[in-house]
Amino acid sequence: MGHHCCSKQKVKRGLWSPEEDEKLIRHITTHGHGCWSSVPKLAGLQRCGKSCRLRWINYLRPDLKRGSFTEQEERTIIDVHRILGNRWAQIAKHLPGRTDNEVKNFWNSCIKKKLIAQGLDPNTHNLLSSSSSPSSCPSRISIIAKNISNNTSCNYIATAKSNKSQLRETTAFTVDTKTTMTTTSSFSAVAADPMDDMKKRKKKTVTDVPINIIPHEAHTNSNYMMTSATLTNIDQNPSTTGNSTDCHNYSMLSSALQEFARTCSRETSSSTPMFSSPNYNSVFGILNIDDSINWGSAPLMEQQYSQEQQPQQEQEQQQQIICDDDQPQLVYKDEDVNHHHPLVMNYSISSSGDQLQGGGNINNTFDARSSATDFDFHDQFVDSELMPPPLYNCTLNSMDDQLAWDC
DNA sequence: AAGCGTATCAACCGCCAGGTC
DNA sequence: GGACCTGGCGGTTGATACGCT
Repeated sequence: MGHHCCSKQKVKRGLWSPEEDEKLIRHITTHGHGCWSSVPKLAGLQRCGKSCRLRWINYLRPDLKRGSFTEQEERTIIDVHRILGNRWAQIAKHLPGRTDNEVKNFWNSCIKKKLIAQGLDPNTHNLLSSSSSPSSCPSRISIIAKNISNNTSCNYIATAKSNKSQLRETTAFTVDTKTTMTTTSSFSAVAADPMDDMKKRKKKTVTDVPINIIPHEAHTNSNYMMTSATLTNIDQNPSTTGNSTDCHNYSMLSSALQEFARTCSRETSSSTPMFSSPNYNSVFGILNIDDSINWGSAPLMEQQYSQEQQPQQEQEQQQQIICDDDQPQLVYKDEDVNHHHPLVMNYSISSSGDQLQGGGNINNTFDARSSATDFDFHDQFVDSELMPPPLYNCTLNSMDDQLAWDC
């Protein structure tokens, strides 16, 4: 039985001969493919249009990369799969020269087995033991760091912590705000909770000082929920507003995240260039949402600077902080329009401000299925207005630049 | 060398969404 | 609004290659 598009034709099936390839290449390079259903007739092939399209896309296209997948590509597939699931076409977009079919085959034949051998569930990327009974072992996703690095990309660090196993899985990814492509960094680890570890290692110097992230704008309608927030140190007068307080809080959060980054670096060996770089200051941290009631908290170093004591670099950071109503905001569609999984949320980022020039909306999808089982996106994912501009120009517009924000 | 099991991957199948009439 | 067409996608199949005994 052929496709309905060519069921009336006598079509050849099976492997393509070199002669057929030659005909198809000659036709497309001279005329373009146009309407695929007309290609077989015009190219003199007894194939259906769908078959021609597939052959061209998966095999004959001149920009295809041949050969085995590199380790970097493999890491990318795993990282993006953790976020997107089996969306092979989307994953393939992160691998120039690779097709969705190729990625899918590589996943099924190779990566899947590797993950299983490592004790990881290839569907959820969780430990097999901890994902066996999802209903009794909930976990949460936290966006712990976000950096709108320029007009075109937005970097995130996300962790998912299993309530039962106390393991925290950390990954980093970037959303290209123009193409909506998501790029994961090479950093990926399943390790003991670095927060806990940090406390153990720095027992005498680390104290948990809660930072309230107060939602000061929460607008909902039938389709959207908009959230933004202001950071306030709980030990300070919550009514204190203005840049100095916000900057101070930012400074403390930044310190905490730097320590977190150092801890991650220690935890996950030398294969984590992201946190081993001296420039990780470019990763600005705002969020650590572990408690939906408190809207978030961040462990802080004992070393907290007063405004006057801060090193010059940090003062410079603060001076760049913009507290502007036009800051980009995450806009969550309060609807689950994705049929793949109930935990898949579509969201968009919109802005009329400077950081996303031209305003407008960009759409993307965050897939919580990889690790969260009772994840409530609206409760857990809170954006802050206090996102400073980057100190370093971290662009992530191509895979070659993938590690740009690692360095 | 033959037989068998496994891995790989090109190709197909069926479904879906969007566009057109 | 519904039928039809087309392109795109993910899941699956089956032919071939490969490795082991």
